[in-house]
Amino acid sequence: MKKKDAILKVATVLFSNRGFKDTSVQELSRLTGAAEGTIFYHYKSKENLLLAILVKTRDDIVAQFDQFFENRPFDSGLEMAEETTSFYLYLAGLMEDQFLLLHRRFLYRFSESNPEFRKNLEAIYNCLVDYFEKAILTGQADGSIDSGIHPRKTALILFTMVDGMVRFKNDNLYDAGALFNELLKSCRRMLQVR
Amino acid sequence: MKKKDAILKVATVLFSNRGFKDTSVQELSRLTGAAEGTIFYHYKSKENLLLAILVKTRDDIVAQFDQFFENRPFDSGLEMAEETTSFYLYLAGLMEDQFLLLHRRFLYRFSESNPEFRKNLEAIYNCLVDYFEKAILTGQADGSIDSGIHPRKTALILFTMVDGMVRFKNDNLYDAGALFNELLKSCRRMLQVR
DNA sequence: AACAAAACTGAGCGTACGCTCAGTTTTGAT
DNA sequence: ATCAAAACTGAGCGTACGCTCAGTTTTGTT
Repeated sequence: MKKKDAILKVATVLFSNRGFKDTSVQELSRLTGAAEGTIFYHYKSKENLLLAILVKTRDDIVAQFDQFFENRPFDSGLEMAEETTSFYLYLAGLMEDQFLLLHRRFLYRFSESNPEFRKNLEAIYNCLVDYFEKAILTGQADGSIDSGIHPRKTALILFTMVDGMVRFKNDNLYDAGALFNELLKSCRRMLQVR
Repeated sequence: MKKKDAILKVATVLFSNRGFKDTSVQELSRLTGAAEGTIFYHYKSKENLLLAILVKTRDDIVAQFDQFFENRPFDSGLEMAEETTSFYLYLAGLMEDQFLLLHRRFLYRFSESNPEFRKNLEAIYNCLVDYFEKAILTGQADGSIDSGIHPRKTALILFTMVDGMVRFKNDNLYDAGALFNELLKSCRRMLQVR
């Protein structure tokens, strides 16, 4: 089970950073020490290897978020929303390659022909947006978040904002770290009761 | 000059939607009616063709924004910020393929080895963020936008938010149209004086 | 030790791609 | 009408890729 894992690990890095087509099985073979035949023995095609990576990514992200929220006390819904934003950025740094992968278009191209791709992508996005929404609903119940905003739609917008920030960091357009405090402030201003 | 333009046009659509590697010169040839040799006669390599597309995209976007702001009267900086957001979304619909292209990672890969790519990408982003910043500065001067926010950083965040929305629309994750009003509202809440 | 299942190998196949080049056709100025 | 420059052509070259398969090695159970 050693080489199988190594292949998945190296492929995650290469697919995320170089792209799917720009990563050859020959290169995976060289970097993992496994023969090309071994790669196709464990994953029956290159596309299937990508799918296996996506499945693991979903498992990892969902597990991390569930663990983060389990038994964690929040002073208010607003604080929960801020911490969700904060944790998302933290996780995007921790699991850089896997988050990078989610921003790569070839995943969405495969989604059009292979429902397994779409299923896993949706599971990830639903998990994330649900936590944002839950924070907003909690905040509206405890009075820390304005009741005039639409919970689901605003959750999507919050997610869009923080996810966009991750993209810009990954594409080296500008540094997300330098914007971190301002981002949390913007998030607070968006939600606060006035 | 007919075929040269046709090649650029078709390549824009294919590179944006299918990807760079996933678009073959043979296919471009078939769809434009130009022989493969003709493509290499006008653009000396596939990479060069992509660069030509990026240059045109920069020209188009910058021209559209400059034209939009020229002689346009705004009641306030806040309104200007909202209209900038709004216009960005409008333009992303109008020039769908070209905006899609800007979200494709191969552009940023080429940027690492070819400074021409980076130069053009930066020109586009600077132009866009500058307009957001200008709106904020105007609003802080006329009292419609809170003076407690950092103009440049908040401009980047606003841009991130609206650009992220465009990405989600392009990747068919969810409909930006349905979130349009809520997005403008969030934008207003972020900036407003309290 | 015997043996079957699982893991692994790498040469080789078919295919598709980017690009060149020697040559042809079209264009536009005189 | 002449002619040179510009536009265009497509067969063909070298290369790289995904994947197969017949065979070998390793692993774990009895």
